[in-house]
Amino acid sequence: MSNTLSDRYNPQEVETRTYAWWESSGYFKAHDLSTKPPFSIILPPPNVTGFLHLGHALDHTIQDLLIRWKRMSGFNAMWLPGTDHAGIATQSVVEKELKKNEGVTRHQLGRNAFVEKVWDWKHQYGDRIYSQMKKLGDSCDWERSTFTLDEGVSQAVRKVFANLHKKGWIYRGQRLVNWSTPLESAISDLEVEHQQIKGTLFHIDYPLENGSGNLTVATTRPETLLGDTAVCVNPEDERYKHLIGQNVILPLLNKKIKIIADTYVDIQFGSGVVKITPAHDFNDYKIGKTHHLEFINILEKNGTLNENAGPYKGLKVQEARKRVIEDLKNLNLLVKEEPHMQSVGHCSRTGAVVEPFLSEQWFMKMDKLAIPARRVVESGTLRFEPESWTKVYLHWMNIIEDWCISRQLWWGHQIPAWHCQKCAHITVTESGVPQNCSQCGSTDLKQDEDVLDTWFSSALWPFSTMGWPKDTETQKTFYPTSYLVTGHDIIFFWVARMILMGLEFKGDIPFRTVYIHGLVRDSQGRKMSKSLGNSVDPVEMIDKYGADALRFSFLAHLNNGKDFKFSEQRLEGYRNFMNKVWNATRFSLSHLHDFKVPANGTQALPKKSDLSVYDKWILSALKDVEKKVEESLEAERFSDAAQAIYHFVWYQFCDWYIEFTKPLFQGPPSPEREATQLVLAQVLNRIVRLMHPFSPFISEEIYQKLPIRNEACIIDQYPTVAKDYELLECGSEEAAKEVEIVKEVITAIRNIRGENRISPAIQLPVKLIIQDDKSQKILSENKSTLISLARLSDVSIETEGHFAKCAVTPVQFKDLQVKVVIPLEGLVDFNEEIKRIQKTIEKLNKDIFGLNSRLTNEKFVKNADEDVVALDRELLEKSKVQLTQLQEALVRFQ
RNA sequence: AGGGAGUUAGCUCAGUUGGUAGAGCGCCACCCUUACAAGGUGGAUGUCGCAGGUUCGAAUCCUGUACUCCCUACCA
Repeated sequence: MSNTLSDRYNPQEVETRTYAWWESSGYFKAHDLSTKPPFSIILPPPNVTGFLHLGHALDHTIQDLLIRWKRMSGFNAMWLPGTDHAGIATQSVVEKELKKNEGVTRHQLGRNAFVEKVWDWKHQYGDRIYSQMKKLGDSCDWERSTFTLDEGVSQAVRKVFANLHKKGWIYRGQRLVNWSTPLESAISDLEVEHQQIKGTLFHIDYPLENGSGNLTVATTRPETLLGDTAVCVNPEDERYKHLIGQNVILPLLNKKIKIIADTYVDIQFGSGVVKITPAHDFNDYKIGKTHHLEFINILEKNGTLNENAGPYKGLKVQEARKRVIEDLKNLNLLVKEEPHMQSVGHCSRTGAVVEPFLSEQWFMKMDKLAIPARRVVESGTLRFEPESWTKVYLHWMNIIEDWCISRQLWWGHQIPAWHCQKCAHITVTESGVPQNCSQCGSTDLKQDEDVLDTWFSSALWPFSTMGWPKDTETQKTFYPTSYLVTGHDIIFFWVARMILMGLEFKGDIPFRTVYIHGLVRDSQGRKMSKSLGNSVDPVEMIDKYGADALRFSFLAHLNNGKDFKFSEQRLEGYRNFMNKVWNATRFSLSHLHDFKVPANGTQALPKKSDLSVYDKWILSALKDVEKKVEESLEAERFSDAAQAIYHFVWYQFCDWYIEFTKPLFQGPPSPEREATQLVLAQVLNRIVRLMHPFSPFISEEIYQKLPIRNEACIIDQYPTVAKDYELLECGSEEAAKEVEIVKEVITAIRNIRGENRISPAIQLPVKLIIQDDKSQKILSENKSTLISLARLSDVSIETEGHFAKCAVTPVQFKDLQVKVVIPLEGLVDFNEEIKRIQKTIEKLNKDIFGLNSRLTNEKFVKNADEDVVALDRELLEKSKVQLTQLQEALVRFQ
């Protein structure tokens, strides 16, 4: 051990070394069989080939805090990491790369070859995010790492699919779905983002069949008229009532279509006539179903128009729109164009406009599954934190719709359903490839081409990662998990679906508490995005400020699930804090060089009679902060805990305790000095343990340098008042009170010095006017501290005195009262001091006025709590005394 | 349109059963005082969105209102 530490903390070197040591020592491992109580978290799996972004960093910091805290608190803490194959995202990336590098499309390559390419990609980048997580300090049990396409997970997926299919809760159907044309795949409702855009409302004339005129319809998507199979009016609309049941001629295609009536049509909007395109609009789809209309699909999977579009075949939607408008113009059928704000669905992956598209898809029936999923939250068995998300969750569960689970992609879990080429029957199996069609026995079977929505496998994550469907010890020990920590953006995508599936297949909730945090935004509250150029790379921040600073900045500023505004300046502040702790250690170690390390290590207690009042005070303050941290962590108020630590370490331990100990350390060896050494060593030890879940690296680094310690900070006990009662009881509130009055006096002197601009180089003589014996005793015992911390030439204590041309400040703490008097003759311009006193008087006057008006109010005296009134009375008396003293002092300057 | 959250110091936010408004950062002034200038000491700063109401007393409870944000849905 070397005591010559650098005066700047260097996180980079420490972090890499420390993490490697923790990992190789097996400290992150949890055990399936253990006598310790279990605590478990499943990491929300990031995209396997993705980068760690700031949102992950926040999410992981909270989880690692919980895991480290519980691990240190005697739990069998298990944090299970994993990665997601992220179907669409990964497939798109690889597709793009392929095009760029090899100039081929996936279709040219073929399914098997393409999937192999994606696996190559996964193998190349799959570890990147793990190594980034390690930089952050994530203490995951790495041996349990799982990938969503691992064989075990895939088995779980197939089993769940087969099971729900058998129940009839997974079914196949032709439906209108959200179609992403670049992906050539269906996407779920949740993957559609609505954006307000400026569109145009086109008014188009449809000639009546009988030649008696036109019916004008309004539409924002004129090209869809090619798929129209009716026009619709409101049955109550007097303008059109007589036309219901007649036909109009569909322009361009010159087809006869019917005029139907439905109350869905808003008489006020547009022309009051709606064209009905059942195969390309969700509302029209419903009308088409109720009125038994024909469904004409005019699109190919890639978004070009098909043969049903007649002459427009082969055009893209946008081109077709232009051409249709032109042609309508030429026919004099386009009667009006008006600007119109509309909300258009976009694919959240590609940004392309989503086309409603009629296709054969797999769906999961949700209504039955939702019943228990609602109940467990309503009953409080499963809790959301903050609680307000409960409402959001329940609302969604109440209006839940069937989930389109099939995707026309190649990367993912291929649907375990085989279509009989003979009788078209679908055979679903839990495992392996079926030999025969379960209906006709034919061997001519073809597996469904589609893969499952990525969130399907994610929904099983809490148990599929623990070996389900096998019956494992892991599940027995760790399911249900303790916490799920995630952002509010995926409550529906993921959290809700895990709850549904956990209840259905494990018969129990997947986690007890869902801790929801906000999303990370930039300092102005904007979403971080590549296009804005405001995204921040957490790895870069770690390199610059250290992982501990990053973690601390998250933890100290979490606010009830609200979005988190990231600020680099703040990060700098916590980097400084880490440095402060580092330097406090440097100081401590340099004064512990001759410390006699007690045999019983961290259990060592100082001899009470040797303790200074400062030792007792810091132990008392330590007790308070440990209590506060414990309570805050239990209540999931992580920022309160972080701030309590910050405050204690900087403003109590560093600013005062270390300063208090300096005179003693400059003096000769003594029992008192030894006692202080022990206290210093103990307090520092407890500080780093307290800090460890928040800032693990620096804590471990310092811990390893301490004279009193055990094997490793990461597995040492988390400090709690209950566990180390004896040490903390060495502190006393009485001592704390004494130190407080000393601090107040020092502050008062510094205040006088500062306000009067008296150079710190000048040592001041101070008179303390004290009436009561207790205060007198305390201050005379702490004279030398006053002299050194307030830079005094002398302190005299008197019971009363005159103070002509002196600065005067009354000081009090609880029942202790002192008047601080400093002669200023020849030192300063009295005007400054007069101003200072006047300011204090002004404030006192204001206070006294307020107190007086309250206390003379009969109703207040009658109705308010007794102690409130008594407190006010006391305050008023004290304030009055102070006021008189200051007024007297002021007079003496004249 | 429906639902949710918010509005407190220049910024980011605390403020737990109503009892004279707090923190961090930033800002200003003075200091290289032998752990730390990534530091020390001191200082300034608020009609608690607005308007009512309940109360002796409201940032806190009630009603209304303005604005911001998010989610869900969506008129062709």
